[in-house]
Amino acid sequence: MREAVRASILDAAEELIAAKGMHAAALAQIAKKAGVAVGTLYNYFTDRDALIRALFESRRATLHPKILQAIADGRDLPFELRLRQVVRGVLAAFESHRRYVKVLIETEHDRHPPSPTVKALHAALEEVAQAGAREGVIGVLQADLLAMLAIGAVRGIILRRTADGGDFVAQADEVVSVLLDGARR
Amino acid sequence: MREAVRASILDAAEELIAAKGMHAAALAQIAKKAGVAVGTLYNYFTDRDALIRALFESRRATLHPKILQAIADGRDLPFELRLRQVVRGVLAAFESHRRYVKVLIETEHDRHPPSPTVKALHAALEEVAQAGAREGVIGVLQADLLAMLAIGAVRGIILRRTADGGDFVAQADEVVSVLLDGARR
Amino acid sequence: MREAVRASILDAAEELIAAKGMHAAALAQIAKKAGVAVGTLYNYFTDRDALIRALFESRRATLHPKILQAIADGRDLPFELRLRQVVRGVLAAFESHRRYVKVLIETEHDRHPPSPTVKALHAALEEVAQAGAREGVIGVLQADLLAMLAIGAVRGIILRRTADGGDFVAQADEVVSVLLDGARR
Amino acid sequence: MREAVRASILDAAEELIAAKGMHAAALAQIAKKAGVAVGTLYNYFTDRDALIRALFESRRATLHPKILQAIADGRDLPFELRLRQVVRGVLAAFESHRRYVKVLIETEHDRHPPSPTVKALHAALEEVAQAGAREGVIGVLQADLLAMLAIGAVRGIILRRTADGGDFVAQADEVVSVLLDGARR
DNA sequence: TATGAATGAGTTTTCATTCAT
DNA sequence: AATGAATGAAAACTCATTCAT
Repeated sequence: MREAVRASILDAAEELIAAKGMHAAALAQIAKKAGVAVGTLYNYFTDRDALIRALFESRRATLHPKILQAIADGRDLPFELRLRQVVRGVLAAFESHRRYVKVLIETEHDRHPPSPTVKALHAALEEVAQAGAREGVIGVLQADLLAMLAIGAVRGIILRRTADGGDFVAQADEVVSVLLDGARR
Repeated sequence: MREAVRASILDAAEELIAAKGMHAAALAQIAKKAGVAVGTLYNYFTDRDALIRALFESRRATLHPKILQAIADGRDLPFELRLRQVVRGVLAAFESHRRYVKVLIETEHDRHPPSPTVKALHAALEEVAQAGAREGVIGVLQADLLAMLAIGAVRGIILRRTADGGDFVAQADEVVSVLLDGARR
Repeated sequence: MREAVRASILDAAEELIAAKGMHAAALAQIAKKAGVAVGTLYNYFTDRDALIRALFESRRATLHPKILQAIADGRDLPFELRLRQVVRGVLAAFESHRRYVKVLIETEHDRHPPSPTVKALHAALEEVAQAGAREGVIGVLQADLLAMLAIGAVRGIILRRTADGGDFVAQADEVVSVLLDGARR
Repeated sequence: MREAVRASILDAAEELIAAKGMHAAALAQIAKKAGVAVGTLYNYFTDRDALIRALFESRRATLHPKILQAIADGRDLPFELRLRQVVRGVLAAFESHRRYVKVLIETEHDRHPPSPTVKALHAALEEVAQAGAREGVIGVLQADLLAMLAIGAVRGIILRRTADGGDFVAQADEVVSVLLDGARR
């Protein structure tokens, strides 16, 4: 019961932040959308900041394992398959948390430190790229670039698809192909 | 004289927004940093919103032409050189407006419509990619992907370098090389 | 309870406006006199303007029916009695809202359109005068003049008595007598 | 020269107050309409209050003598003619200062003490009425009422004609006739 | 003397937080 | 625990007044 109320508060906060941005989500609105009184928010969270932190923590708690799983799923695959698996898996994980993804993007700049999920993604792609270098598939110097480009690609897909409502995963494979072999014919 | 005050107000606003985000830039702080009284702000801008809009307009007025110039500079080059020129030139232009770039990123989500500068960049990279397809250097299907990846790369470089203080342009060429020929050895 | 607070806010506003005029009634003073915090005003009224409008609406809601009743009370009387009844009844109604009457006078010029109460009074006196003409008691040409003079008289009595604290109704009958039969001996 | 500037400042103030009321006439607007800089206002008047007072003083300086003259013009006439002369003359005097009349009405409530012009009018009508009583034309008890009604009538005519743009003097005689002999046929 | 930009005190408005019920 | 009215500090905004040029 208590958990249900707590969840509905976080949902309300998430929806408002996704729609109008961080500072437009006033506690009164959150309470209204959650169907509780303002005072009730303070029975669940010590203050506004704690509520926001709890929102991120809550989402992280479900999204982060999926990201880690997507990363882990590729663990023993050879480089190329692994890269494809990670990119696709990560996008699929984000797909299942579209609203939170919007919030993450909205608030990326005022988060200190950056979301651990984003950091995990960076770490994973860097690790995969290193593995590619170790396997000799890509050059050592390219590894870092590849990681950065892959992250940029994931971010670009998310931004575009969040805006137009399209599917995150659709172009995952084509993108990886270009990253590995270039756009050149 | 009047222009100098106006500029110092916009500088102060830019600095505060870049440092702490949009809503943390109170007029009192802006005035203080600009070395004027709060009321003075209203001699220059009708209200807070107008001040912010003037800030963007002012920066756009210097950055936008540079971006357009960077794009135009490649106009008659063959595809690959043109792509390199655009990516490098655009990053160089952003380099000369690092603080504004931070502000743009801070506020990207609550700008409707998106900054014309960003739109021009999108348009230019799409155009370049189309040209590549027309020249037969890249496949038609790759053109759209290439544009998206290039934008993602530019954005990734800016984010990373804004965070670590590094140079925007440094990796421009390597990045384009990977986009064209792939990371694969 | 809620109504009591709302009423005390409106009372405070009325008192301050009556005493010092519209623009001298700052929200801080209204709040202080009402015994609430400034922010509380905004729990009852969306902004200053809404508060002022609510004040007028609230007073109108009690005064207006009394005025209408005073007018209706004369409905079936012959002209002279009816005129006496309307003038006396209307003055008695205003008497019971002296403070609001002061506010009405204070703000008469910036109300668009004029208070419906004042308009009702005009309409009623014009109607009564027309009836007098129809009954043949007064000339057709005098009807309009009589209405204007009666309104002027009511206004004059209110102004004088608001200033000197005297009774509104006291001279009602004498005034009507003069209007009907003239001051001439 | 200096007088011309001073006059144009007062004209501007008068026009703004007549149009939008006392507190809507900001010094910046007055200066603009007068075609001078804000600071210049302070070369002519010590502060806002002094400017407003000067406006009234200036108008009084031209209107007041006319009123007094209109009153004096009847001095030696018998009561009825004198009353007619005073009412007509006073209205004619106000007619020549319509804009100021509007200002007087607008600001009547926050003037302490009431305008000397209004007081002179009161005094004159009371004097005339007393004379009527002395001459035996009206009853002693009616004298005070007649004065009040005459003032109310003048005020009523001004209000109506200021609103509809009509002539102040037109109905003067008919009004006096009703006051003297009643509306009754 | 004229100018109009600068000033800052005073007002309105917002909203996270508290607290009596 | 839940409620939602009350609070007041902080922010935006206005405008009479000052003052350097």
